[in-house]
Amino acid sequence: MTGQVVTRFAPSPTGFLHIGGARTALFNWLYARGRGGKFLLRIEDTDRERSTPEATAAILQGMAWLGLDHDGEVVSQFEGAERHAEVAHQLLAQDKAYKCFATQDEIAAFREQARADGKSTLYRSPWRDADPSSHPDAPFVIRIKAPRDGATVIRDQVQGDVTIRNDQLDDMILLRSDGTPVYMLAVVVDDHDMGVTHVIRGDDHLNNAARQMTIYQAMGWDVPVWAHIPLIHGPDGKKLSKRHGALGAQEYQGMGCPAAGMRNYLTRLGWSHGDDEFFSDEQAKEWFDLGGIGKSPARFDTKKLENLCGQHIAVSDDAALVTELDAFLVATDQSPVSEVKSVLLRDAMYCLKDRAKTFPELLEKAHFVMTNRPLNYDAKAAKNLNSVSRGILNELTPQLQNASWSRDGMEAVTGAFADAKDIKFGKMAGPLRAALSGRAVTPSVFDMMLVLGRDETIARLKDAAEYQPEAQDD
RNA sequence: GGCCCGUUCGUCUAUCGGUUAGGACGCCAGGUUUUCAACCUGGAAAGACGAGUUCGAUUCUCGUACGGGCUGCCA
Repeated sequence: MTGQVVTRFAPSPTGFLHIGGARTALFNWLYARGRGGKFLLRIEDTDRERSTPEATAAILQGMAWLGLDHDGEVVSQFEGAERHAEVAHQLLAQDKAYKCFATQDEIAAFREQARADGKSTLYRSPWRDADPSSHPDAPFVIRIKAPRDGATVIRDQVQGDVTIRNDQLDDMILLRSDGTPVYMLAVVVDDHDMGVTHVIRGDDHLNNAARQMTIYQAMGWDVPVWAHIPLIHGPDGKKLSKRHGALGAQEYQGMGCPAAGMRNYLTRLGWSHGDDEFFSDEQAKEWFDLGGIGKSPARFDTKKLENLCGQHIAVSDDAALVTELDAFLVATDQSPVSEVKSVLLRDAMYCLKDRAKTFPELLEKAHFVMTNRPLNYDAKAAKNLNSVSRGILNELTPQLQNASWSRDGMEAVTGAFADAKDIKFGKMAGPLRAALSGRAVTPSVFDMMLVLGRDETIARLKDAAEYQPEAQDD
């Protein structure tokens, strides 16, 4: 019996939830959730200068939006500083680490010289094998004694076996001269203490894995399964940065992407399961595996994201869509849907959800439901309410009033009307659309009438027939 | 500079030595149509380059080019 899978997401709280980070979190979440494992969250806040509580809140909020629920408490790496130091001192006591008294100036000077000479800038501390009795009474850092012979093999589930010669490894610092732990030590200790079995993270950490392995080995701890995933790039193939526009997960929430569509897109970006493109969370959890992750960086494609979002909206449950739409409105500082409108909206959803890729589009199509009499006609709608079409509405309205209130009944009435007037239905659709919604782009006119009901429909038609254009008409 | 990684249509990708190199988004053309969207049909579109291994390479090896990462008392 192998143990339970434990994954984690460990962002630095220096800003919002980056879209690349969101994908890393998603992969960890999928891997754990698909295997009955645990998905933990740790905030890497050891850099006191750059870490802020606002950033932590933003990251949490972004994950909540994406539906990436984590197990247990949120761990603060900073709060584990004592334990990290304890491990460093244990290594020191076991002679697997040493005190280094080299000053930062000395090291900087060395590097500068090495670079100028075209030689390796790897710093070799003279204190590694120094006699403790020769130690000065001065500030020191604790460095690990990294192996110098042989090689370290990172058995990576995505990148394959990556071999790093040990002479490429430096004696990295574990504890700074002020006694605080360095990230490289903190991650290893935390991952071990938290029981993390699979480390799925950006491939900018691939080389670091070799260095971290020296700590695992020095402590005699099991090395986790590594999976270093390629970072997401912008549409131009360059590393995703500010000039590419939307970087934060929340920005996509603000654009009105449904979370399910976002998950689907992000999952499929750089990972594949045959030809499957559109899938549910359940399928994603079942299918997701490390072997399906590609080795090269993928570019972010907004068009495909939108397409997937549209497909997810189309298959969403009507009531659930209303709820998510409400959440979107609140998240974007708009007023939520009233209770009365919520019911209408849900009933209208069947003719709305096939036509929208995002929530703003959905709202646009739903305008006929959200608006109230007297309607405001936008410019294009107003154009459809000229004197001729008002005349048509005037004659048609009484007939509709007596029609059987079903699609067939309404089609029969309008069809007969069109025949009698010898006009095409297309001629009537524009005015009807304008009258019912105040807009020129709407769902089918019959759908709108069905959703609005007879009374509201007739009232709106009468309003429109009496519409007085402000300026020039006809 | 040193070390490590990557490279199939515009984009995301399938292929795990033998395929007319498949799918999706996007794009183009046509159809349907009640606006928008959707939908249907068809189309253009790819193995970075050069060697080698092999009966046979997109697939394995090496080199080149290009891209990326690491090389901090940052994470």
